Order: sequence, then C-alpha cells, then structure tokens
Amino acid sequence: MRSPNELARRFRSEGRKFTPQRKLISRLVFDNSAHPTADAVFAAARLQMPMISLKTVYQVLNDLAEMGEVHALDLGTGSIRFDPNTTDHHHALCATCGMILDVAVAATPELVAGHGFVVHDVDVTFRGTCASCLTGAHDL
Amino acid sequence: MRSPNELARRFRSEGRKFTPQRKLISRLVFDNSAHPTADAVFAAARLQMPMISLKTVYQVLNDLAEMGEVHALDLGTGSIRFDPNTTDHHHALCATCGMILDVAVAATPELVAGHGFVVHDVDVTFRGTCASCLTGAHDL
DNA sequence: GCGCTAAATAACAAGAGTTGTTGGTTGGGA
DNA sequence: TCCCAACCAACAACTCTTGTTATTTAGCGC
Repeated sequence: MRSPNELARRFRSEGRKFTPQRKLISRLVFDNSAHPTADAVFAAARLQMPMISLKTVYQVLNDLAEMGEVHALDLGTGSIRFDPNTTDHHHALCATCGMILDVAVAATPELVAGHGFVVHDVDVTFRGTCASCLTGAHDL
Repeated sequence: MRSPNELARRFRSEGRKFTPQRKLISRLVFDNSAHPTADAVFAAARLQMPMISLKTVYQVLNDLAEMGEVHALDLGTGSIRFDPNTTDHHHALCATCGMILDVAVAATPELVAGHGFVVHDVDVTFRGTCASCLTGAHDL
C-alpha cells in the first residue's frame, strides 16, 4: 500500500479523511525503514509542516496501525516504534545504539550473527487469548 | 535463592543492606508467579507496611533485577512485570485479561495451545550488539 | 552492646511518553 | 456548492517511572 492514490482510497474506504497531514505522515513512515518513534516522525514532519502537532502524529500513526498499514512495535526502549514492513518478521535490537534490524521469521541467533550482530538474549512472547477468556470462565 | 538467610547474605555480599522493606518486597515477589507489576507489589506491601513508598518498591525490584534474582519483563502492557522465575523461558500474554503464562523455551504455537491458549501472534526480539557498535564504527 | 558511615527510606517533585478535551477548521460525498 | 462528520492544533492531563533531599537505619569495627 504505497501510492498516494491507493493510500487515499484506503483511508476513505474506512470513512477516514485523507488530509495533507495524513499524506505527509504516511509518506514519512513508509519511506523510513529505521523503525522511527512517533517523536522522530514528528521531527521529520515539522520540517515540512511546522504547525503540525505531536498529537496529530500519534493519531495518524495509530490509525495506520489500526488499518494494518504499519506495525506498532514495543521493544522495551521506552517508546513505540513504527514499522512499515508488515510482512511476518522478527527484530534484533542493539542494546548500545538502539538500532533495529529486521530478521527473517526462521532466524536463529546463529543466523542473526550473519549480520555481524552478537545476540545476548532472545525474548519470545506469544500473544493471544487464554483458556479462561475463551470459555468465558471470568464471568462465572 | 529463597530462604531469608540466603537472601540476606545475597544482599550483604553486594554491599547492600537487608532492610525490613527489602525482606517484605523480596518475599512478595518470590511468592508471586503471576508476574506482578511494581504497583501490584506496592499494593500487597502496603497491607503489611502502610508507610512504604512506591519509590522503595521500584528501588528494591530494580535491585533484585540487577542482582539477577528476578527478571524484569516488558511485554508492552504499559508497565514492567517482575518474574521470580529466572530460568530460561518465554511468555504467553492474554490480550484480553493480561494473564501471563510461562512457557518452555522449545515451545511452539502448537505446544502453547496445549494450555488452552490460542496464539494470534509471536513476537521475537533478539537483543545484543550490532556490528557497528562492536567495531566502534560509530566513533569514526 | 556502641557509635559511625554509607546505604536506604519516605515524601515530594519531575521526567518521558502518550492520550483526553475542546473549539475552530476542512475534506469530500451529496 | 453545501453541509456535517472527521480532523486539526493547542493545551491539559494521565500513567509509569525516576530524580532529589533530608532523615533514618543496618551492619561493620571496636
């Protein structure tokens, strides 16, 4: 989902408006593979649209995430990063400089090492729904 | 590392003091396998020590994490959870109720399903040091 | 036991990141 | 073109966590 027209249609098909702010922010995040924070997007957006507010940036990024156009990542760095790569993949986070590397789903620490990255830890989180919530046991 | 004496020695061996607050908080977190937040530990601690401050709870939990006695988990729920299980394992997080399940390192979505847990997503994060930081390329 | 000193504590304030509120503005279907 | 819901900027507020500081205290040497 990339071209301005496609994007405009995508927004409108969900009853959302395609404003200049949305166009700018979308372009900035789609063209940035460094997994920027909301604040980084804000800084970039400001250069071209000085009056834009941080709230608007958050709003648009959350809308894009809701629409499935970007992924919101919380890697424990203190702020959420936004990833235009919505294909299934994992991440390698440098504890020193904060750089984030996209890695294939089948990656192992050994494969990640192929990028010159030394892995100290691997965090795996399964997200879903537990047995109690599935059966409605909480309501009993 | 469980008995009060062992714990006291552990603290003292690092030049830390073993205060009543530290004893209480340690006991509360070691006896709680539900991965409590700092606030949850605070609430429990208050019942037995009404004047204890939230800052102290954070301080002690961070100290315990530094000593390797507990693990600090950030699963993107908005607050850090503390895990007395320091063996190598992963986690399953229920998106509905927030419950956290410990799962074996070799677990796959199929194995997690054995607990009645329906997995929607698997997040994998490799933590370590990138090539640039290893070679000091940033300093060039 | 006793006193000393560094560590820990409680109270308070503040910091970062994110979201709520509001009143005026605007995109875009009719 | 008109109109209304969606949007925007400005501002305040919220949550989680950490910094500051004056006071207290654990635990060492004696």
